[in-house]
Amino acid sequence: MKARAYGQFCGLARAIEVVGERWAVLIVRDLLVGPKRFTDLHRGLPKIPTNVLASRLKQLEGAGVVRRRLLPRPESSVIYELTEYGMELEDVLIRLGRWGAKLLDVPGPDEIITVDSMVMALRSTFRAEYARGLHAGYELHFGDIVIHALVSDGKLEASAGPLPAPDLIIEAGPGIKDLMAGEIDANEAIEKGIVQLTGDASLLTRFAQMFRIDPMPAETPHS
Amino acid sequence: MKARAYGQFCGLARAIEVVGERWAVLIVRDLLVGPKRFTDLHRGLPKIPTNVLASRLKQLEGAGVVRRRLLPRPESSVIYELTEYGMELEDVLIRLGRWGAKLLDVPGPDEIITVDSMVMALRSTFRAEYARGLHAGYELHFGDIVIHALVSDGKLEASAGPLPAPDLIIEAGPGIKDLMAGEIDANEAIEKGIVQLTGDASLLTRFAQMFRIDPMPAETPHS
DNA sequence: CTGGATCCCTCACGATACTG
DNA sequence: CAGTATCGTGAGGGATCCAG
Repeated sequence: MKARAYGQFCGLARAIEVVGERWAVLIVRDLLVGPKRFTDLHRGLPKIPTNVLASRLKQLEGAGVVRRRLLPRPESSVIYELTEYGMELEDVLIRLGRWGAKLLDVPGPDEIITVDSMVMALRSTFRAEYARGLHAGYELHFGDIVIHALVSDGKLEASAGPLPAPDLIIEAGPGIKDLMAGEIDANEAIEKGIVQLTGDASLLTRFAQMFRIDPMPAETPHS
Repeated sequence: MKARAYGQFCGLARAIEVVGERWAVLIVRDLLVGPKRFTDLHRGLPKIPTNVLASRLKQLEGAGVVRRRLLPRPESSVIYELTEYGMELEDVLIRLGRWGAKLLDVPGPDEIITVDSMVMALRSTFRAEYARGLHAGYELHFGDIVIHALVSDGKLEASAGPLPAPDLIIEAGPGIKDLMAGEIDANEAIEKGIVQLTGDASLLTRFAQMFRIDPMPAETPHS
């Protein structure tokens, strides 16, 4: 606790003392999608050693970011969930995820895609200003991962699992980022087989406008 | 590079691979205030070993966050500055700093206060909605640290150094956080000697409204 | 003096195995 | 299922040294 401190009286320094250690923000990311048990967290973060996961959860609990709760009988299980203070990180992590998404290209062979990361990707890339007046339910499939996005007039509810009556089901391949980055348009994405649609296909163009990854800013050459 | 990867195809994971390592965001914090030489950075972050600083700067440069530039003659020195992409982190770090500031209490004996951290603290705590219609220049002194805040109708320019003709000079002691957190009001702060003013003292109340640290949310007890 | 590079030590992280 | 125990490795910490 002491040795790891940055030694600066600064809100930002304090923040990264709490959530700046390895894996911490990814744990918060997954808990932002919903409360989870230890094993669920480990499934979503398979590369984290269990002792590190246990250690992080204790630290986050001590900092008031995460709460450990025993489920009532007959579950009698332990779940981890964000405190109200922890949930205040959502806005920050959404913006950080949007910033980092510009660095993404194609999923590497050793890079996994998880339900929680995709839900947060939707929340990160969402642009409310392009969702005005629209009420639509999208169901997204990436391999066997299924999530959904419920858009209602500038508001987004993105979460895990399918939707009762989606207006459009998008089965997306690895190239989906090109569509969201505006490098190809909806028709091209359909033609190239990057997406397969079920439902109102005209909603795909709107989807690509609402969930958008901005390009990297051009590097200004220095004189 | 490989071993440190999180193995997740996720914008947030990518972001913390770039700026999530120890000291990285504090380096970005200081560069957000202005370009700096290696030694200047080290002065602001005295607890960082020089090899780690050099290593971080290389990583950040490689990721397109920082640019290394040689100053023309006769300076002939090296400066580090943020790229445009790096500057896009300002919004994220300001919000993260605001989140972390709720955890602050009193500066510990081994915690230093730096020019750059204070400038970012001003930017973090600024609430534009309380600055409408106001045009004022504040000069802040914490010990021998001098920074300023120029408020003009909802816009803030906060930077290092004094101001030519400040409307109010605030010499602040360690308890200044209590004023910004609303735990005491302007009159109390003056009476208790937490601040000493030179200039239009009535601007202090407005200051405490504009630069505000919200309280920690109350912990909801779980049943 | 700036701008690092090098060395050594320590501890957090990572891998694996094991337990209530 | 929900972790703890053990142990190796490599990144971080701290001091010192060196080139321009």
